[in-house]
Amino acid sequence: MAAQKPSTKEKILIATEHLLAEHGFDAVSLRDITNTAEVNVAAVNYHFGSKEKLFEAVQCRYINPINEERLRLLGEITQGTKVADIRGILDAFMRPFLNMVTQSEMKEQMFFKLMGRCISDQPSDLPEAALPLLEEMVREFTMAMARALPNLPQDQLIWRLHYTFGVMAHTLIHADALRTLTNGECGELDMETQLEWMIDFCHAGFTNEKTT
Amino acid sequence: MAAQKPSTKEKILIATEHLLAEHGFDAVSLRDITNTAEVNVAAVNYHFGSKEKLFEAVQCRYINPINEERLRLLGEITQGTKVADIRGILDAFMRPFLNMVTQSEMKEQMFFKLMGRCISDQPSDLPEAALPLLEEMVREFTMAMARALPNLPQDQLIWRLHYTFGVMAHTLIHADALRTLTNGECGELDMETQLEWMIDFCHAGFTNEKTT
DNA sequence: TTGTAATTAAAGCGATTGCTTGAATCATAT
DNA sequence: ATATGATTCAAGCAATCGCTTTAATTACAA
Repeated sequence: MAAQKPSTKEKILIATEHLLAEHGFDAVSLRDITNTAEVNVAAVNYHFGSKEKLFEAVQCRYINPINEERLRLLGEITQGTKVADIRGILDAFMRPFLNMVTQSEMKEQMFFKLMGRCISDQPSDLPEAALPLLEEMVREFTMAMARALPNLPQDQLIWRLHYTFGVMAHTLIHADALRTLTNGECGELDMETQLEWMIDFCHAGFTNEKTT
Repeated sequence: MAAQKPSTKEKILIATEHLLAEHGFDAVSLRDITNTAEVNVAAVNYHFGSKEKLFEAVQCRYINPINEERLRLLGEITQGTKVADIRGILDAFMRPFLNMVTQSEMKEQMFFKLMGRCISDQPSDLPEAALPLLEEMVREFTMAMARALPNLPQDQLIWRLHYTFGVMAHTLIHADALRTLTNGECGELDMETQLEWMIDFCHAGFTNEKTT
C-alpha cells in the first residue's frame, strides 16, 4: 500500500488533470504542466508525443470507463424487464461519475470539474478513441428512454437528453460559482444528495406531458 | 437605412463576437481579431485599452440589457399578483435572449453560442460592470420562484435555478454538436419551439415533488 | 488654409507558445 | 565491468502572444 513515488508519466497526467479542471483546455500551457508536475518540458513530448495527445490521454482515461460503466448499469436495470425505470436510466447515466471518483484518486470537486470540462469545452472535439463508445452510449440510452416513454416524440426525447447533459455539466463545473453567487445559501451537499436532486429535476422534465 | 460602413471600433466588436462564439474566450488571439476585422493590431488597444477590456465590452454589450429585460419581464408578470406563474418566470428568464437577437444583428446561432460562452466559460469571471445587475437578477428570480413554490426548501430551489442555467447554457452552445451526434434526428427547431421545450422541461423539474 | 486633435499604420518590443535537439544520466542485462 | 536501451536534462528553435512606439494619415474647427 505504500505509495511508491509516481513515474514521470503519471506525474504529468496528474498535473494535467488538475490544471485542466481548474482552467480549461485552452488556457493551460506545456510549461504550466511541467512546472506543476516538476518534470522537464521535453518529458511531455517524449511520453505522449504532443500536447494534444496528452489531453486526449487525460480525457480517455476516464471518459471511456465512464461510458462503459453507464452501459453496464443500463444493462443491469434492463435485465428481464423490457421497459426500464426512468429514474433508473438517469441514475445509470449520472452515477458512473461518482463511482469513478475513488478510482481517479482526485478530490471530488476537482474530478467533477474535469469531467464537466470534457463535456462542456470539447464535446465536438473529443478524441477519436472516445467517439465510438460515446455514440453507442447515446444510442442505447436514447433507445431505453424511448421504450420507457413510448408516447414522447423522438426529437423531443433527444432534446430532453441534451438538457440532462446540460444539467449535469453545468452542475459539475460551476458548483463553486453558485456558492459564491448565493453567499452559500445553496448549502453544502454530499454527492449522493446532489445526484438525487439532479435526477429528481430531470426525471420530472422527462415525464412531463404538457397540460396546456 | 443604408448601412453606412462600420467604424473601426464596431468592426472589432463584431469580429470579436463571432470569434468568441466560435472558439471561446481562451482560444482567441488579438491577431485573430484584427485579421478578421481587417484593422490594425494597435486599434484594439487604442479603442479598448486591452484585450481583456475588449472582452468585457463584448460581454457587457448584451449581458446587461438581457438582465434588465429579464427584470422588466419579471416585473410585468408580477404586476398585481403576489405570486407569479412559474412558466411565466422561466419565460422571463429565457426569452430575453430571443428578444436580443434582432438588436445584436448577429445570426441567431452565433448569438446564442456567444451568450452560452458567457454563461459557461466565464461565470466566475464576469466583468465588474455586469455583476450588480446579475446579482439583482438572481435575487429577484429566486424570490419570485420562492413565492411561487413556498413549500420548496431554499437550497433545493437555488439548485434547481442552477440546473435551469445549465439547460440553457448547454442548449445554446452545443445545439450543433447535438445535430452531429444524432445525425440530425433532433430536428431543426425554430427558436420559439426551442424555448417552449426548455421551459416545459424546467417547469416540470421545478414543480416536481418527489413521491417516493 | 492652417492648426489641432483623433485615428490608423508599420515595426518591433520582451515574453511565452509547442516542440526539438544532442548530450548526460539512469537502469538493466550480459 | 561493460554495453545497451530507456529516460531525463538544459538549451534553444521558430512562431506567436499581448502590447507599445513612433510616424503617417485623417477629420474637423478656426
